[in-house]
Order: sequence, then structure tokens, then C-alpha cells
Amino acid sequence: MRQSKSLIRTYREPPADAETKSHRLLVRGGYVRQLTSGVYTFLPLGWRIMKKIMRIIREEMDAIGGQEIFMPSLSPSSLWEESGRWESFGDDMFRLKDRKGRDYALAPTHEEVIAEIARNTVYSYKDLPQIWYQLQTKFRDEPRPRGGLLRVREFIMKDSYSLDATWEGLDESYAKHREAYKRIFTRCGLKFVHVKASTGLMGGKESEEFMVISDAGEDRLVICDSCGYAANVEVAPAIPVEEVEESPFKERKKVHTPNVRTIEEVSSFLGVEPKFLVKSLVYMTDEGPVLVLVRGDHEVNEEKLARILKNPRLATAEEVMSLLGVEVGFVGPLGVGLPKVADRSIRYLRGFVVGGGEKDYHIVGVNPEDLGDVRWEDVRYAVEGDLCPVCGKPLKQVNAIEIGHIFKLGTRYSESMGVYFTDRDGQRKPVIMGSYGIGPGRIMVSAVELYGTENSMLWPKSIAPFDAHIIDLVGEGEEVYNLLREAGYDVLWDDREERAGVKFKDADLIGIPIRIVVGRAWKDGKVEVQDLWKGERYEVPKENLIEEMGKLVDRG
RNA sequence: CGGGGCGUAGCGCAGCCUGGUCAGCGCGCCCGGUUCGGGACCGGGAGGUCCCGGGUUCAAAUCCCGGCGCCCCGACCA
Repeated sequence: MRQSKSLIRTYREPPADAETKSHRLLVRGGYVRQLTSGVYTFLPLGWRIMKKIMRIIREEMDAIGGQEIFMPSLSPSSLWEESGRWESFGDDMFRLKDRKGRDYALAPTHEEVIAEIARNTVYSYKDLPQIWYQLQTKFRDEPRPRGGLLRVREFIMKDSYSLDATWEGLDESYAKHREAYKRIFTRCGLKFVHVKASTGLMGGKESEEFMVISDAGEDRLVICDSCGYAANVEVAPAIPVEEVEESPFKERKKVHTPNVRTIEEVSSFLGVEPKFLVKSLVYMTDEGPVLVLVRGDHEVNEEKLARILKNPRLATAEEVMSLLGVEVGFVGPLGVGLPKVADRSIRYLRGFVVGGGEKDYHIVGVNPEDLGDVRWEDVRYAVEGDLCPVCGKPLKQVNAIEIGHIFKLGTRYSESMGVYFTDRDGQRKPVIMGSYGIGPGRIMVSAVELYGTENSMLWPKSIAPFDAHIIDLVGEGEEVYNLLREAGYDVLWDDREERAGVKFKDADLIGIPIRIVVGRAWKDGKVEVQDLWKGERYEVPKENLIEEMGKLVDRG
């Protein structure tokens, strides 16, 4: 590609509202362009990267027996009503009506459509297993798009679905995907971890996420440096250090705390660290209200809570008032008749602070034994410093970008949508499903977060937009350009009438890892070759260039 | 959904409080010249529904009302 004729535009300054590094760089380098909130155009540079990523994904999906299909984005409400997700997806789903007033969704995922195809094509155990996949546009009306391409409302997703006759079969399809995913992310040049994850809205039995550790990420992981354990904080067991911590309050007494409600307010009013405050939260369950206690610096994990209580839901301020006769903010555990569930970490606190059970009062100097009859459970998100469930060493907390997620769905969709097959024994059984996703755009963003700087990018060779970038400083690069093209290389030739500095700065932004500089050595028939990953540069006679390229180019 | 910020040329911004003298600057773009291996310099030039609608006023980018859009933080945690 001749750069002078290309739609490659770089900007000296990033858009003012871009906060994350990848967002700034992707816009500055002219890879993508925002159309509206959470909706982006991929310009040639960005789209080339996406196509490279998608090629790798296709190769690995095909290698595990995946068959590529292409499903529509428009999808009738009736399909979603069958699975119950017309309701449960809520505002995250884009909805529209056709001219006759019929309801449609812009599909946020495709389990329902897969089920619809499967129930009309899979009849017998002989038809199983199957793996179907697609690379297709998804729509999700996120409450808040974020960080440029990090969280968007329209995006390409590789989604695949496995159909099996047995649970062992599902385990196999799942394992195949896990291995394929590792190969895909490795080939894309990413450093990643895979972690146990929560199944959330998808439902199902088991799931793992593939994560790139990055400050820009929206997910929180706990990782163990000594044994390699890693998990999303949503599912990691929260194991407290068994060491007693003493607050400054040695004596139990009621303290006047006028209008002091939040953890921050109470903490600064009493001059005590948030960990010595114990929050009392009222949850409504199918078996009545329950008081849940966690430390002020911890957060309740409602998924964990749901494992020990029936359908827990935080009580409203009104419900709290009518139950306990006290304003939210001053609820405390002492003298309250509700069943109590407390996080295990509270056992190791002495002299903590709780709500006073009446407006404008807190009680300080409380000890675990004062709480009376309490169920000690794990009801919170894991945090840095909790102990590794595998080796017992303290965990570190990091942010991460989710690039892939695999789920064992089971029979949730096949049962609700009637996807049955006839087994060997003549019995009709629900097909056992798995569902698996990768965000190619997230792979691109993660690469920038990993390898970009404020003014430059360095793409992994396998996903770089071109094999090489010819920096033509003498206006005679055409010979080199033709040479490389004829040898089958995909090269970008900077043939613009610009000064050297401009060309190098732009090349830094574009981030093609192999550079061929046609400059001062050209008069001797030589070019300068740069391998930016190795940090090497050296001169090569033009006759030897193709041979040299063979060593440098790596298409993953 | 709660809170905060912003909207003036392709990009980054000033002007707004204190209405008129206000359509400005830098980058980019076009033309000419000098320069030429790390975002050069000089001269000339093009480019705007000042987000939209309404109002106040002799007069509105500027004041008032309403809307739209974008970004950030938070989001059942007391």
C-alpha cells in the first residue's frame, strides 16, 4: 500500500476525552474513529489488525472441528420469550419494531438462535457432538461505555456453541475450547491468565475467563505469585488472615454520631480505619429478612450470599425502617432479632464499630462474641491480602481485561427451547450445550495496553497491520516496494513527501514491527532493516532483502 | 440511574462571568520558496448552522428556559 494514497491519518494530539492509553493511541494512530457513544468505525489500519486476529481465531476454531456459520443480528422477540431472556436481559438489549409493530432484538448473544437451529437439525446422538461458531456483530446497550474500545455497545464477537449428547462430551468440547483459546491468545502475542469466573446472566454450571492483566481493565482478579492461582474476585473464596486486629476502642460504649452515616463519614468522625467498622445490611430472602455483616472495607458478594440464603435482595430504606425502626446508616447487629450472617473476617476483629440501632448513634468497642448467634460464612468479594485457597500465601489484586470467556451451559437452553435428541437407548434427551466467546476488539485493545506507550505502538508480528513498513527517505523506495510485493509480502510504503522526522513519528504510531529504511545507504544499494521487537537495526544489500525478510516476518 | 464536566474549523483550545469592538489562536490542509535520517522555517490562502430550539435585548458564542450529544466517577454497601 502506498501511504500517500491511503486512508491512514495520524493526529498530533489525542482526543481530549480519551482517558485510557489504548483509546488515545488507537485514535491518534488513526486505527479507529468514534461514531457515537460506544460505537466505533475501524479504519483500514484497525481493520487490518482485526482481520489478522480473526484469521487466527478461524484457524484455531476450525482446528478443533468448529464449523463457521453466520447468524443474523435481527432476531424476533418470540425466540427470546421462549428462553425467558426477553425479560431478563432488560435494558441491556437493543429492541426495535418493524413496520407491522412486531418486536425484535438486536442480538446481544446467540444461544437462542443456536437452539432454534439445533432443534431443527439435530435429531440423533449420531448427529452429536457439534461445534458451531461465527464472527459476528453483537449489540449490547451498556449502561456506560468506557475506555474507548474497552466496553462498547456494538462489537464483533467470536461466539461458538457446542452441542453434546453427554456431560463427558461437554467436558471434552469445553476442554477443546480452552486449549484453542490458549493457542489463539498466544498466537496473538498476548500475555494472559485464565481464571475461574462467575456465570452471571448466562446461567450454567462452570466458566472460565481469559484475562490480560492491565490497569485499564474493568475486572478484578486475585492472583497468587507463589503458586500461580488466579481467580476473578467474584468467585474467589475470601479467606482472611487469622490474626487478631485490635481497634483503639477497648471498651464497649454508645457514641453520639450526629448525621454520620457512610463508612467514610464514620471512619473520619471516629478517627478509626474502615476495617474496624462493621456494616450491617438487611437482606430480604424467601425465608424472611436476614442481617448480613461485613467489614467496612469489604463488599458483600451477592452471588456468594445466594448460595447460603434463598433469593437474597437488599432491603429498601423503607423496609429497613419498618422492620427495625431505624434509619439506614445506623442499623446495627446488637439486640436485633433477625438471623445474622457474618463474614468470617469479622472473627478476627476486636473493638469494632457498629450502627447504634438508633438515629445518630454508633456503638464502639464491640467484639465478635457480643454478636450472639451468628452464622460465620464467606459472603464477600476477595481482596488483596486474603489467603490463597491453594497454597495459603497472601493474594495480590490486579485489574484485567476480559478477552475470552467459556461456559458450560448444560441444558438451560435446550430444555427451555426444546432442543432434544434421541439417544442410543431410544430416549429423548436434552442436548447439552456450551457457549464460548472471544472479543477480537478486546484483543486489539489489550495489545495496545501491553505494548503501547504514549507515542508509539509495537504490534505483535502476527497481528500487525502490515508485514513491514518502508520508510522512504530518498523518494526511491519503489524498487524495494515492488521487490517485497512480488515476494508476497504485505508492505506499507511511506512514499509521502514528508521530512524524515514526520515519517518516523508516524511509523512509531502505526507500530509495524519491521521497518525497511531506504535512506543514506541506498546509494550503495543497501537498506536499513529494523526489527523493533528485537531492538536491532542493520544494513542489508537489496539483493539479500527477501532472504532477510524470510527470517523476520512471522505471521503467527 | 445518581453525581460531575464539556459542546466554538478536521484535531487541541481561547473568548462566555462583565452582551456591541468577536469569529480568534496553535496544529493540520492548499499555493510559493528555503530546508531534508526523528513531528523544520518564511510568505500567502481556504476553511465556521459558535450543538439544536425558543426567549430576553436596539444588539446574543456570551444572559434565561427547554432539549440533544459526548466524556469521567459512582451505581442495591448504610
